[in-house]
Amino acid sequence: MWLNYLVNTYSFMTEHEKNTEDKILDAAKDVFQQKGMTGARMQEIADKAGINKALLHYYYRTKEKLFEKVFEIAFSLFIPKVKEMMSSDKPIFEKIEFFVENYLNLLQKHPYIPGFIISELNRNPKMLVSLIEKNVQLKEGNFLGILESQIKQEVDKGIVKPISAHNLMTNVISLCIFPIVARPILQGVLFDNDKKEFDVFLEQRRTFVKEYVINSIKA
Amino acid sequence: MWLNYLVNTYSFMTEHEKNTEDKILDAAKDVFQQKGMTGARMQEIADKAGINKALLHYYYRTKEKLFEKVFEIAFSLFIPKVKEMMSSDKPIFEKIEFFVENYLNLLQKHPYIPGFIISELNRNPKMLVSLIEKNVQLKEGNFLGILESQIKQEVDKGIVKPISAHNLMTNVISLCIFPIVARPILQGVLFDNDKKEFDVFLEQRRTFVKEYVINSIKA
DNA sequence: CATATCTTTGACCAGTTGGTTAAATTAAAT
DNA sequence: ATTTAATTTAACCAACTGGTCAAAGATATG
Repeated sequence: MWLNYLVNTYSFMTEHEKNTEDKILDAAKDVFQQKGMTGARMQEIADKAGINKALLHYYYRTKEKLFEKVFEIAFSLFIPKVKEMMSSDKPIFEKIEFFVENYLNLLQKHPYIPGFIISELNRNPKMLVSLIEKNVQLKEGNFLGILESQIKQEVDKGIVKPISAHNLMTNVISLCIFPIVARPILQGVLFDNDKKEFDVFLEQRRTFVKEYVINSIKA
Repeated sequence: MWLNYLVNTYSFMTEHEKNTEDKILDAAKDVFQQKGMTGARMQEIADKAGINKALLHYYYRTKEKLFEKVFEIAFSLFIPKVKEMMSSDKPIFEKIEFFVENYLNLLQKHPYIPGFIISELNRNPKMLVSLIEKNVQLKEGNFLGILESQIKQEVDKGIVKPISAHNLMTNVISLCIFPIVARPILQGVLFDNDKKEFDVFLEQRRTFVKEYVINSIKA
């Protein structure tokens, strides 16, 4: 089974070849992300997975359990990456460069996950505590403190302007994620709803954000 | 009736004194913002408004009509403000200062509206087109073009570094809104879920964001 | 006061939704 | 090959949900 689990993730497999559990998870991901926990329908998930609704409940007893699984996968795909990427021993500018590049790649691959996480966390913030506990890596190692002292060091060397690690992280993350999460509004208000133009804008932002953040803290 | 509509918005009035229509709108705003269109229940809205469910349908025939009204109010409270605030004839630095201060005030007063708008617009992006048409002010006057040429002027004067109006607007808006919209995550991951510390952080950000954006484009 | 209009209510309904169950089919183990 | 366990299905159900309706109170109008 565990081998099967590894094998069936290859992308050249057809839907039919995947095992049922993965087909369910794939379908559930799509439906939950577009309609949210409350808007999703078990029947639609079953249909999209090409199975019976009873079979859905056979694998995941309740809607809530299925949702939690999907949410957990989405969460651990995005959130721990933040710490992971900032925990190298590169100098600060390289760290930022690395983070922005890789996070924007991740966002391009999964553009709906951040909005999904934000929406559902807003509906029920309690979910977070148990989830942070599960992603133990998030707790251990106090990467913020390390980042903070690294900044202080480079400030002393006269390389960067003073800024708190909290503000720096918040800025970088905001500049990366918000344009994706708020795409409908920004595209509508700033780009007259021109999808192609907005895609160009996002592409151009890849280098822009990188340089912008770095220059903004360069001494 | 229109007089009543003006009068009953005074904040010293008790819930009981407000007219039914406003009680409904208030209750609906709360419920829709917390649970979303699909998660909200007409019964809960009626209860919160202190009225019968049938009366709810008497004033707003369907759930969707009620939702549209609430969404429209939320939308026109936030989005047109962007253009409005950037359309003065102040120099660019003052414009940014003015915008950040006022938008952060607005956000503090209505912290759940941006998340609400983003969530629901993600669920159904089509809503936007009809809504932008209703807020005609958004269309007329091409404030982006004006901002663009203002920047060019100040670049020529050697006051600011070159930046597109699109990027500038996106940055300012992202830095203002995202920390509010993603509060649960940022507070959880960056602040160990300490609500008070995060409030302090947001307060400190009021001046930080202002200075950060201005300094980042200062030549 | 009588009448017409506007508000409010309790009871009700049809469609939907998450979830169950018993039986059938397939795969695994001996 | 036969038993055992794991999958899959069709039919069903109780609870919930948006919405309706006829009648009762209010309020204004003449």
